[in-house]
This record gives sequence, C-alpha cells and structure tokens, in this order.
Amino acid sequence: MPRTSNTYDTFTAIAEPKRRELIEKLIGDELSVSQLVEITNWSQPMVSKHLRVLKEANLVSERKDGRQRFYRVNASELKPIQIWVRQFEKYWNTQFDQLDEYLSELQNKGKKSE
Amino acid sequence: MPRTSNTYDTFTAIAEPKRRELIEKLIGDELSVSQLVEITNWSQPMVSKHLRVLKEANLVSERKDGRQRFYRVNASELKPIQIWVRQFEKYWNTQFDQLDEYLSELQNKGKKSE
DNA sequence: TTTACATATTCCTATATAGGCATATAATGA
DNA sequence: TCATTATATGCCTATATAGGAATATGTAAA
Repeated sequence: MPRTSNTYDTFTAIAEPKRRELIEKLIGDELSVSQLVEITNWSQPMVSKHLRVLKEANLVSERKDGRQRFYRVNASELKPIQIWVRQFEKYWNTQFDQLDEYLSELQNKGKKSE
Repeated sequence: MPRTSNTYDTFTAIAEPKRRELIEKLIGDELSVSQLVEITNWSQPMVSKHLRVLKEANLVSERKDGRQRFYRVNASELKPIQIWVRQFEKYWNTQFDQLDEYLSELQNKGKKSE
C-alpha cells in the first residue's frame, strides 16, 4: 500500500488472493516452482514473485535441490492472525451481531461476487 | 492492489494496520467518529475514510443519531479469516514447522521492526 | 565448455490507494 | 435564516505493487 510499510507483514502477504492460493497448494506438501506453475497454470515469474513475497513474510521456506527449489508453508507464522481474530470470537454469536448480519445480508443481497 | 480487485474484501481490509486498530477500538463498544478521532489522534477525514473501507467490507456497521454516526464491529465477518487460518492449525506444531521456525529465527535475528 | 533446464530478477506500465487539505453535506440550535 | 457542529467526500500527490516480457543466474548434462 502506498505511503505505508515497505516490507510485507503476514496480514499484507495473505491479503492477495493468489498468495493464499499458493499457500493452500502447499498445505502438507513440499512443491517445486515448476510443480506450482503446472498446478496453478500461472507464468513461472508470477509464481516466483509471489513466493518471494511469501518468503519475505516468512510464510514459506525454501529448500534447494539441484536446480530445483522446493517450498513449503511455515504454518505457525499464521498464528498471529488467528490470535488477532480470536479477540472477536466471543462477540460473533451475540444478538447484536446476529441482527447485524441479518441487516447487512438484506442490504447486500446478491451483491457479493465470490 | 494494482491490477486486481476493485473492491475491498475482508482480507484486504484488515491488511491495513490502522484499520485493525480501528476495529480493536470498537471491540464491544459503539463509538462515534469524533470519539474515534479523539482516541486515535488521527485527522477526522482519515478516520472517516478508513471507516468507509471497513463498512464496504461489512466489517463495521453504522448507526445514525442526529449528526453523529456510531460505528461498531460486525465480529462475525471475521469468521472467514479464522476458517481459512484454521486449515493450517494442525501443521503448526509439527516437528517440521518447529525446525522451520527455529531456522528462520536464526536468519532474521533482530531484523523485524515491529 | 556448450547446451538445456529451473528459477529468479529486472524493466516496464497501469492502477490502487493512503494521506493531506479543502470543501461539501447534513443536522442542530440560535 | 444563519451559525455551528459532525461527518463525508473530492482533489491531489506519492508510492507500492501486480502482471507481462525479456533476461539473468545457477545447475546439471552432453
């Protein structure tokens, strides 16, 4: 984002849908760049660039083997997100919140794209 | 982000630290814009603009009362984030991950800013 | 030492957007 | 009606960054 931080934190890193997709592909697996290229059907530089951002945020780790590089998720780096969100858990079943959801549901009927 | 989505989704909305801060201030409370201005010490337009983004993402709701507008969090809108993160829970206490954390800790010693 | 393969990086452009400042809108009170 | 208060919006600029194309780097094989 403009005029703000210069380096990728966890929240920013996972804000990009393609990066979340990459992370999902890497759940429980260790995959090479070319495997990810094949799975995602994106260009190789695109995969590499997003992996780099994830690496900067320490969300993935790299293992070199010959000319290949294998990536895997550092799942625990997602803890801060869960901890942050957890603060709100106790509020999301209150009547206030329910009413709220209901109202916004009405207002946004058929508006959401994905 | 450039060349991507045009509208704020939940992940993008909370990627901005100031917006997370606003959300935190609103935990369990309903606050007016001017109250938030006082608490945060930001400019009034800045508060309003961030609130607008949060509202677009349906993360906050507005209640008008006279010339004041009171905002509060729609906590349940954070559920998708928790659901997404939860996928990784089972991996973040594995030996793999521990080792990983340890290694990256070494590499990033004293590097993180906040 | 060439050649081929795997991956990263650089250069470019378009665009989103945070922040500052000024101003508009809206509601209340005199 | 006019002033005041509360909030939102518009305009502007600087900057981050996603994506594409081309190229560099690094490694293995011939």
